[in-house]
Amino acid sequence: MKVLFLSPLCPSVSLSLPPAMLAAKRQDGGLFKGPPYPGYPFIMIPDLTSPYLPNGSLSPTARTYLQMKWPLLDVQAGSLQSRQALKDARSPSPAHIVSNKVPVVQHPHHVHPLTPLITYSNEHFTPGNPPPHLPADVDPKTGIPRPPHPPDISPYYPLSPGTVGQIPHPLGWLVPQQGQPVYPITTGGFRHPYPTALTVNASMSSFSLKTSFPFNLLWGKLHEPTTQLHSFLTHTIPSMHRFPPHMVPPHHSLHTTGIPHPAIVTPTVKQESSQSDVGSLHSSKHQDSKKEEEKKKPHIKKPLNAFMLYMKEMRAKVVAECTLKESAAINQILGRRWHALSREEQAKYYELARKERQLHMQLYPGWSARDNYVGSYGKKKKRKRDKQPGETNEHSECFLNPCLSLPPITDLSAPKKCRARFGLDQQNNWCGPCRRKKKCVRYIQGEGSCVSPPSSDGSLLDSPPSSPNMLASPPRDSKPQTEQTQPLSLTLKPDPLAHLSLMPPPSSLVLTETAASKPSALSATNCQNGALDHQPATLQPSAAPSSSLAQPSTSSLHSHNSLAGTQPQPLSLVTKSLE
DNA sequence: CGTGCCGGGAC
DNA sequence: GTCCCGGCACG
Repeated sequence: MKVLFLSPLCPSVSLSLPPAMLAAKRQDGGLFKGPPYPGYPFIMIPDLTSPYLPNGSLSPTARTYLQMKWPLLDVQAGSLQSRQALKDARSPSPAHIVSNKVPVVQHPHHVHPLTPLITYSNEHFTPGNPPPHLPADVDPKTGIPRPPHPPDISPYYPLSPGTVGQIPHPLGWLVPQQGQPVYPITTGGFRHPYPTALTVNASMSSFSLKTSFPFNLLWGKLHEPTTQLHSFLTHTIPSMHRFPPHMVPPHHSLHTTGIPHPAIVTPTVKQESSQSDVGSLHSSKHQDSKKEEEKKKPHIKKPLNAFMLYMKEMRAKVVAECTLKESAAINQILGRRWHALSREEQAKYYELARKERQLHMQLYPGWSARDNYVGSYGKKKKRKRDKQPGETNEHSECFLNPCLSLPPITDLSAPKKCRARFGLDQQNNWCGPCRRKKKCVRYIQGEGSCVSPPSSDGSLLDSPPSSPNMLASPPRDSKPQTEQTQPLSLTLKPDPLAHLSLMPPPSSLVLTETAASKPSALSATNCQNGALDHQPATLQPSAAPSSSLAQPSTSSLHSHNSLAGTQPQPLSLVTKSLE
């Protein structure tokens, strides 16, 4: 059972299961001579190292084939289909073959003249001439290797470092030279996340669905140098994937109507997990009806936002660097690192997320975030706006808000909160919470507003959630407005609060809160520092006030103080409540 | 536990 | 229209 995935960002990327892969291959001289290891699924990605075409687009013929480490497991022995497909795969004929029985093979009619940067040994592609390091025990009937031991089969072909290329237009990949879409976009019928332009062979009948493969990470990697991509594929992924090589992806996740994608989750899966967790006690008619409803249509997950993408990419790294295992602790670190990212770096993820959303909406026009509210969405008791006359809020904000320590800028043009003040088109000037549709931290009730100069903290503080301009702009020259790309920029974020001179507690104090309060964090102390070291130690003071923002009570502050002495740490919560 | 996004209730 | 809660996304 094999699955093909296509990157939502780069439709030309197909990926088959099981996850974990190995060898990098590249087509040769216009002819892709077939998978060196029959039966092994393939991942095909555009050759990022290949040059662009004169028109600026990447050559559609440039492809990099990465063969997975695991063979297909469900190949039916003696399957004529398999043999045929395999044969096709090995033949130089330019057939677009995507089969669930054999490795994915697709090659264009001719290769781009420009020399690929990826190096490989041509001999490996010679049919019937498997690399010596490969298992020779291929089933004579099917041509499929027997269940191998991945560690043993680890030939891979190093990708030479190359300059990162940005894919100008994802969809551009859909149409090869002949004008005949390699992966015609599927239409109608399918309703699955990112069914991106994959047409499967008529022989394809079923797809497996569930996978732990971190596709989002892969998408991100596609914009990185091939060396990194390669490392990612050969090290990161294998170390992350959950399924043992011999294990077939869960069957219950099978989706027969379309091409699977991690973003799609069949209700059954969800129910199973949730029920097993909670127990089967709660089974009411209400739930039953819910279940049935859910059964009807698969749950389409929300597209990942920028931070999520970042998390997925960096989590493994953080985990590796630290001894942490607890998700919460890791997330804290990730959160800080996120804020420590440079504007450009963040923009990268914002852009990525934007594309995800774009594609998501493109594929699911009717989709709404509402769909994700499994249970009682909308049924929640209607919240009542705290009728307590802004008392607590105001006070706390007065106390916490830096703007208050300073004469509030009585800018009449900014009588309202961020949204009203800057408008939708200047969200980059909004405060964090406002961007999240959360409570504005700048607004001071009854006092107009506290304006933060967009030029200084505003812009830096809030990286632009989206800027169409930077979309497909290559990293190289994309620094038009690098006002402050220096580490300094990071310090600006908390800056507004820095004015709060009334904050007696030294920065170190704040830090302790997280570290001390959590056992897990203790073990991660070093790691946290490591994580924080990205952030200049200049911005601590601001953290304190913000941390207590949510809780006006002074007790919290006291507790902070008490903790302060125990573990002096440079900084921490700085970014947190500020937003 | 972190941030981003968004529907929609409360104003 | 604005504000922002509540919920989901991930691990």
